[in-house]
Amino acid sequence: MLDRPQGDVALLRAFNRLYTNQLGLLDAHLDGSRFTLSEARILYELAHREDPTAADIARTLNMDRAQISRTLKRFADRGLLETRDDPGHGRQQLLSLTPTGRAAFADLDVRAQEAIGALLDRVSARQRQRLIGAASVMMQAFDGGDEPASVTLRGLRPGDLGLVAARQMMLYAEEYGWDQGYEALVSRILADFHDQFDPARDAAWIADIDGEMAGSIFLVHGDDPAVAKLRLLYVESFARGAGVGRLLVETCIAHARRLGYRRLTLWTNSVLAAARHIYERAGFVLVDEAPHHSFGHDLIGQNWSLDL
Amino acid sequence: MLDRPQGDVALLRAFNRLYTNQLGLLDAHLDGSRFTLSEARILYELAHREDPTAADIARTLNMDRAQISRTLKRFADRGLLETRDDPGHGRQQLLSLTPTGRAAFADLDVRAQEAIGALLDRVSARQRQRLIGAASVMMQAFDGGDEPASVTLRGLRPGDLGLVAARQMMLYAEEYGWDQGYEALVSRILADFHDQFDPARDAAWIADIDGEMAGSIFLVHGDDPAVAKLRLLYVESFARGAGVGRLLVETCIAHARRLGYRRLTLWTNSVLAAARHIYERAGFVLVDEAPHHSFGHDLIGQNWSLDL
DNA sequence: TCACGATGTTGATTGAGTCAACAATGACGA
DNA sequence: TCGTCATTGTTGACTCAATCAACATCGTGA
Repeated sequence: MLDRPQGDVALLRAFNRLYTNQLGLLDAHLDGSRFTLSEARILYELAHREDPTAADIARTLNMDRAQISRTLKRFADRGLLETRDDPGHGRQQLLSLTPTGRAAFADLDVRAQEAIGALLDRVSARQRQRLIGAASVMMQAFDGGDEPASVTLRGLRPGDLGLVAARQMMLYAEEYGWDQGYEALVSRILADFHDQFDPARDAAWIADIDGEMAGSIFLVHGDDPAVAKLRLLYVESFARGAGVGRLLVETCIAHARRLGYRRLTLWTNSVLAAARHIYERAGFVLVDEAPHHSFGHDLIGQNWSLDL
Repeated sequence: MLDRPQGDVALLRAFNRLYTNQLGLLDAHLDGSRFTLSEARILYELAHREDPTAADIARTLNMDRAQISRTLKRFADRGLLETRDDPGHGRQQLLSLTPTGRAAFADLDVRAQEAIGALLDRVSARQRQRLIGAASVMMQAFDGGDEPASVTLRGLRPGDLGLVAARQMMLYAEEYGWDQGYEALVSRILADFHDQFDPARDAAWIADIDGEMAGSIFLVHGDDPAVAKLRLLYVESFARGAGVGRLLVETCIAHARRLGYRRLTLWTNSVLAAARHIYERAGFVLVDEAPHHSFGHDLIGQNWSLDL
């Protein structure tokens, strides 16, 4: 079993209960419709598939074949459904809605749309926006939960400067208790980076996982044209262990070589163990270290260097 | 009917289908349990309430009284439930679980917990984190959807400096096409604000709606001890029309008076019409304006002033 | 060819969901 | 104080949901 917070299960169960109470009734038996929830789900599958078989529907809806069989018979009796033998398979039957069946589904579809619409109209515009966003995130998590998240690197976009400062601050505030002095420092570094940006000497990458910022790294020029600085490396906690840090550092090193730098230096703090391992593995060597008091703590600053 | 995007309804319906297909089966009839979904829901209510009546449960679960009555009778037959007459009400009966009933619920609870846990273990740590966050947002939207969002003002927390820069940048990039020069400017202003902060001369407020940042304002000292600057006012688009901007400006003005300032000045750009209205209503007067080229656009900067 | 699995159907049983009716009780206004 | 009215709990009746078991067919692959 993975390391999973206790509250997660409780929260999802609470959500499940609320959802069942609030929306369960919504799809079940839309007022005035002649279809029950199960019937409506089967009808939906019939309307959205090309010649399905009864077994297909049973599988996708997780229903018993017996129930499907009886429901289909009722549909056929009502003139909603017609069946024809599968030319390639003697046992199976291909199902398709009659025009009457399609009309019945269209009617049901409009009713469902109106019901959901009425529900959405009850909440404020802001809550609706959040609701829709959250629903799509949950769908993603369920649907694409199996595939490993794919990491891509991209350049800076509006909002990234502030987000890098904010995320790093929140991370280090939570893990090490650093105060807002760190955020101010990062903000100034980022402002300087932008104002003195030179594409021949500087670069920045944001690690992106499914549109979400997962980490960052900056390559910054200094006084010595042969020496560049690596700055502001960080990896989001959710993205750790996926090689994001290593990818960022290696990309940065490769680009520094391309730009003709001879040496890459960086300053970090001894408490940032995860980052240190990445630096070591990339070939950086510790040059010197010195204690300092910053961000509300006694820290040991370290200078690392890599000959390119 | 409100102005509501078409896709919202479709997305929520898609979510509803996915959720019904994926999780509907989960709470229904946990393997090996002797309770159906409806029974489990009723049992949950019995376990989490103090002496409920049958009508109470029927209301919260949106179930028919007849069904509740029969289910309760089955529970009583199985020895899970005991009833006693309400001393203050001759018709109603107070329900409570027997020790057997509590044990049965505890068993069911553990099974449900394991089932949800197994589901959560199937998705990656990152997806799980997003899933949980999204679920809690959806619960909030459903639960507190009726009450108007309550705006509160708070001081700065770790991450706020960066978030203010990021959110303002994204807003103005989208609405006016401003480039990242604005974000760099804001970042520097915020770094300076932190480094030169003096509680007797400076202050900052974040507008908060349900834990989300909805706007900000900063009061900053200058060279002249009698004159303070109002800086970085902004309101999130979702929070507009709720008086957030006015609240921020009035709070800032009141605090400037308390600190003994004689005058409040601010610099803004003519395109920011919404902000200008707030300033005018608060009594600010336009002192002068001058064109400048910043953030990738030709703008007209304005200085406003208010005598306190 | 033959065992095996998948498909569709039917019987049987329990619970869900709904509607209607009814008796007992409490609340409230005329 | 009485009568009206809503609420509460129960029961009957009916249809559909959900399972389980059994069975006849059909296709596939060893």
